[in-house]
Amino acid sequence: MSYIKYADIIIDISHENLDKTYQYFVPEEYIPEAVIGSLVVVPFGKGNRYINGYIVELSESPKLDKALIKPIKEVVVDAPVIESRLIYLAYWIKETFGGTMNEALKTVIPVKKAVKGKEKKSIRLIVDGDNALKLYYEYQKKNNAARARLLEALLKEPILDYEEVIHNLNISRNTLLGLEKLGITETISEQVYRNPIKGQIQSENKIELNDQQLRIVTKIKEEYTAGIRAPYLIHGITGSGKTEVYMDIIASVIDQKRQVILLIPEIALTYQTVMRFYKRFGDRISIMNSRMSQGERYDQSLRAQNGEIDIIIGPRSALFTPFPNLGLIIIDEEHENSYKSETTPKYHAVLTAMKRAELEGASTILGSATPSLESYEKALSKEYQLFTLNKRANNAVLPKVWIVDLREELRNKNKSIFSEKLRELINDRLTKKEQIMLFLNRRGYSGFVSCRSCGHVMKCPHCDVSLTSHNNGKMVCHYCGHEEALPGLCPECNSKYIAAFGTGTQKVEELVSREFPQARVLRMDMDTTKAKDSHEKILDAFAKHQADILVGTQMIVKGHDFPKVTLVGIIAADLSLYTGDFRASERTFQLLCQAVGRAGRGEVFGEVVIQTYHPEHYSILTAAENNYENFYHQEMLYRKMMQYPPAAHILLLLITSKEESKAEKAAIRIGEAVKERKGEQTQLQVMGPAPASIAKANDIYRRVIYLKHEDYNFLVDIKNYLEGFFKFSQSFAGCNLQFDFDPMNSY
DNA sequence: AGCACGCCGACT
DNA sequence: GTCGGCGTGCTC
Repeated sequence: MSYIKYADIIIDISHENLDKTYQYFVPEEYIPEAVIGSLVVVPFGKGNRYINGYIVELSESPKLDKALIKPIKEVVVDAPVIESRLIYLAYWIKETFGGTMNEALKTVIPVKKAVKGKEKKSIRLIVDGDNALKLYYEYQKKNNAARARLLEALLKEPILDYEEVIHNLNISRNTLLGLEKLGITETISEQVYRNPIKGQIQSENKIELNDQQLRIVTKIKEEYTAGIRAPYLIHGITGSGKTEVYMDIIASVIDQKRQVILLIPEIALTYQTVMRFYKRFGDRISIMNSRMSQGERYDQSLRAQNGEIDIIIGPRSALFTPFPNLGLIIIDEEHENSYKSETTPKYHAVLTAMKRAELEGASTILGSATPSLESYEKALSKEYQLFTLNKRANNAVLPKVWIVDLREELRNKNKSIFSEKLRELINDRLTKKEQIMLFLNRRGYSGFVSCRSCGHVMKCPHCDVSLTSHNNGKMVCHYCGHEEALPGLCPECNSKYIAAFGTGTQKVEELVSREFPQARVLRMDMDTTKAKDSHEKILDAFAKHQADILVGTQMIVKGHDFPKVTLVGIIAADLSLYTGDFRASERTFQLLCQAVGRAGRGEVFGEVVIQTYHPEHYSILTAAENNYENFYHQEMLYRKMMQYPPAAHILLLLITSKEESKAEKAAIRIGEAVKERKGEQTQLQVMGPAPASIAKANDIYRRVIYLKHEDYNFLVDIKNYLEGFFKFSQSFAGCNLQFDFDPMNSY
């Protein structure tokens, strides 16, 4: 047995130049206390001044010349534990999902370096104008060029931006320090906390819970107060009032002086939801969103750490809010894709939340109308406690669902995108002055551009995906943004029959206007919501009944209440069904359930029309009758048969390089390495290497290898082995290797 | 961030 | 020569 002798340490100084680890020697007496996450004091720099750091990795051998390595001075035992817990969490993320410790730390503590530098600091003149002018002449005479330069600028503008001073005026930090010591200038760093909505009056608006809600609230509160910390899954159909359940439990947890993290998918962060929470919890709550600057996010962390807030609501990254006494993590709509990070480390917020809760003695509540198969499987095997809400809160009834076979429509010579049934119902609602939502799982004017004569498809020269045509006569790549004009003639066969195919929201909007000229139509998709607040404006206009029909993509079916909507039309349910990844059925089911849930939220009975070429598909049938259980069992059969998660686990290896040959060679070598490591483990399935389905993105070539095994830990072992192998072999120069466990995106 | 080093012009 | 101002680069 050999002993840990060295520790990699990150230095607790907020500066990007120090954004890396330093290796120190661990004296023998400290070995027991020196664990990952420990706060240590180390000598640093020429003067060996003592500064704080955190242990991030332990090793048995030195990484550089032993003579350069200094010993740790002290391991602080009674340190505040928030940061060290998060650092341990970063370590766990790195181990479980791949990537380097640095990458993991940046996701967990993303704020350190950005806080100083950017908009935060500014330089201010603190002597009066006359004196400044005198000093300016004096420095000019003494040839103190930098000082004179700065004073000249300050005479014009007494407060300057720090970054501007350093870069544009070319003033070194030394110069600033000198002037500060002389009492001529000062640097001020704004510590203004921003709160998106301030000064709201706290008005308690408690809503009466129904018996189902009450049962859940009582049970979880009871367990919580008794000191039981556990994971729960609430399976509640759309409109069953999960938010009220959350609020009641949150109130109880903060009464017990513990803090709460509520994760929501970015898209569901609506003004209405936020206001409900503000009204109930006042300024003890803070909202985080992805449009916030690093500085603003840092403010939030500080406030959390200082005990100024009890609740944070935000997307995935809010999971790492440094609360000193975390009591509860809630993940709403836990099945959402956005809980899986798309960048390394590709961590899943649900699993990571479970780990954080375990480390800090907190409970976890997952909520969804359509739980992920992963979570539901764990609930059935009693790993999570399962609760069900199957009554709509205000006794609204589930809508009537019509499934329309589009093949039948075609046989009846109906070539329009509206089936007879849908047309009939739209007309009916328009005369009744009720509202309609039309849902399409595609954006843009229409789909790909292809030649009807030779079948040639226009593709992006950088990304190997088909270009999407837009109304302005241009084609755009949705991966890299490449644009080119629609060709008049096919570049392959010179035929003039080259045109856009497929249907997009814009096209649907056009067709609606043509067929129902009396209707006022609004469209909501990626293109119409690019501008700030446009998202809210469109929804607001629709809520005020300034339009009769709302046409849109996924985003219209997520979490908005429109009581006057009594008809939802799904133009082509199949669009998400054959996308070529193993979660396609699940995603289709989720989308359809959400769309169905939009109809009839008010007092009037609602109807839904699902148009499809595959009316017999179980995703569509089970969604139509809102039968999650049934869907789950059928889908699980498929996953078990194919050994897809959660029946087994997948590790995706993505190998990228600017040179195609390098990517290919590296992929082959990695494939061989996997097989070597696999040895006698016949259970491990290796698929590939193969070009990724997006074989080239932004001029970088992509190869993939899929590994399948029942035991997650076995895949982690392969990952660790490959990480080492990849780092030490010269033949991978110019290549990159990424890992994704149980992927949710397609590659 | 802090510190030292090396370069430069100015002054005793 | 020496001193102070200034820019740069390094810290296990």
